[in-house]
Amino acid sequence: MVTLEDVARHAGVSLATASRVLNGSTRQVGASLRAKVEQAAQQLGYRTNVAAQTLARGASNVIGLVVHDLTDPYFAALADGAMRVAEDRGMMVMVATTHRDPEREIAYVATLNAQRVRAVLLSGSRIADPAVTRRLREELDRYRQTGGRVACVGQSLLGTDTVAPGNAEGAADLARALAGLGHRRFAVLAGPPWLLTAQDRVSGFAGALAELGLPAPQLVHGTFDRDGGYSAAAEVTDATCVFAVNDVMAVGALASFRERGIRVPEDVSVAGFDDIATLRDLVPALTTVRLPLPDMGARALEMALDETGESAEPRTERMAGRVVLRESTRPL
Amino acid sequence: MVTLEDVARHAGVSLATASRVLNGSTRQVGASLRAKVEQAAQQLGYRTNVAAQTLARGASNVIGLVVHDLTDPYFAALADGAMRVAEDRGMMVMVATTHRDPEREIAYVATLNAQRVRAVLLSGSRIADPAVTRRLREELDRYRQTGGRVACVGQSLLGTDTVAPGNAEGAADLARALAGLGHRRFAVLAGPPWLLTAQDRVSGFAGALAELGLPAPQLVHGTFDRDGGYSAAAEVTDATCVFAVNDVMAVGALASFRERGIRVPEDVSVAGFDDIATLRDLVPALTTVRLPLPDMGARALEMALDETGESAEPRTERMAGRVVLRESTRPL
DNA sequence: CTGTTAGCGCATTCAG
DNA sequence: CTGAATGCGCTAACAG
Repeated sequence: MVTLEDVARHAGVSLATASRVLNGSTRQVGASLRAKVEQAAQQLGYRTNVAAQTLARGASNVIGLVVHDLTDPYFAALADGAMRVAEDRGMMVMVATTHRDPEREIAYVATLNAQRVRAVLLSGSRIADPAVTRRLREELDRYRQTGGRVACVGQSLLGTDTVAPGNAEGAADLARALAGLGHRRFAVLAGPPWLLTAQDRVSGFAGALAELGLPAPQLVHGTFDRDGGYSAAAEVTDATCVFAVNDVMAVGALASFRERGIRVPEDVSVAGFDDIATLRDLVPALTTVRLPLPDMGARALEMALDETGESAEPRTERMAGRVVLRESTRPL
Repeated sequence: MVTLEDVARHAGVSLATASRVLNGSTRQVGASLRAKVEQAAQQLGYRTNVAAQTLARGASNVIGLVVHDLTDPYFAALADGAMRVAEDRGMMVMVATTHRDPEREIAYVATLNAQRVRAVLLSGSRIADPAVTRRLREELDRYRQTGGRVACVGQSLLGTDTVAPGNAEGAADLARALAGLGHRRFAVLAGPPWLLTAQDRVSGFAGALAELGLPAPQLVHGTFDRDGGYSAAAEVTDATCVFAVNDVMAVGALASFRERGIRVPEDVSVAGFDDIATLRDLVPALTTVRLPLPDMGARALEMALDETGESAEPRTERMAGRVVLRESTRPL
């Protein structure tokens, strides 16, 4: 293993000088020595030992990203946005997947703390469990007390900077647009009752219907994934329009209707939420609420890294969704 | 920042004892001291400084994963499989995305080397550029000379353990199945000429047709993504069956045909490759070659981490694909 | 079973 | 501008 010391010796300079030329120091080094060091490093195939550097500097160049599931395009898009920012700043990204297990989320925050990552990004919905939220928050506080920076994408109840998608507002806009198409009887494939993101979308949707004086939608709970949409769709009894609280669930719903010979949108309209890029070529094209997923991931990391937020109040930045009407919904 | 020394002092024991109970040592520690240390660590909110640990141990608990694009479900599935193995072994994963830039791939290997990751996983197709391949290989060799472990998913031309998908064989099987349906005139949406994965699939497909005495397919090159499939499909002139060399391209092709009023499979059959899970609900359901993506990612990491492969010859493990006939292709 | 001690590789004062 | 020396937090002999 080639060390800085090897390089220094090979170049006939001191350790300090080698360090200064090879790793971004503000200090200047004479051109001739600089050249010697660079050449020696090159010849020997020197690679900085980041662990040693981190230890000496007391700060790493790694950021931690906690997501539920990388194969869910929602998180992949968020991660992609965050990673672009990380790359721009020369940082590496450590990714942890919780598979929706809150315990694992807490454990990973502890692990990332141990890794002394520069910042932690928590993405994905919070859940309605005060005990879990409290423990997660404790772990985050511990991390922040020693200089760790945190940002979330989702609900802002962790006392951190957060990027908050306009779930309720977007769902309300969607409800109004759908009502504008003439629909009156709705069903909502509502996801798990304890998932705050799902809750927000359901309540935004239902709230808007209520304001319009329309009957309350039928609520069918289930998992937040494709299969959850598939199963829940089977229980819809009497609706002209079905709102699945995310696109992936809507895909499941479409499959369910198709298998049962129920045509979309002729027999029933279907809408989703998120506007997942991979699903844009679906037939029928999905009416949905577009969220700027990559931007959200990018912005969250920027907030976490942003120096000005040092000791200030946690900031919440709302990212509005925009209704996109497509072929899966039709006027009544 | 709470250090091991703080914990030791607080518990009234030596640094070594604290280290032994808190971090997986084989050495035993008496129950009473153990309890004291654990309590002290708990009270103080101690978190191991992994950088220091890595430096002292000379080995990290992180693995590096290099992919082209996380939002491509192919890589997301591979990453997911690899991350499951990593989690089982208590390792963290550092992810780097190259966005198909070979230079970045090389640079990331260097960076991951600097991080002293335990192993590097290279996923995604190699390209037909000897100069780039050589430089990547040099960088990998440098990493391996100091104990780094490497595995690839794709072509085995880097002298590393590799998981090789049965691209040619799968494509050949597909060609035979399609010919069995009565098709004679084929087109292949072939992706970029320099992408080896694309090449393998094209040649496997064309080879099988030749063996059957059928005319050579029309080859249309383009990018390896959705838009590549979309554009290439427009140039297909005279075929009853179109083979897109991956599912994501097939989605683009379906969109192209749909927009032009060409019905699939009534007017033309379409097949893909990979069997991406997120796309299983497509209409019409896509005929494709199923690759066990998560298993491939998992297996690759296992090979890299596997001790027995220490100094032996690089192993190549083939993962066969299985033809899945669905509705996007029909008998002629 | 427990404590003492010498590095791991690098950044960074502080002198020169 | 350059070099010598100190310490970052932890592990792993080694000694007791």
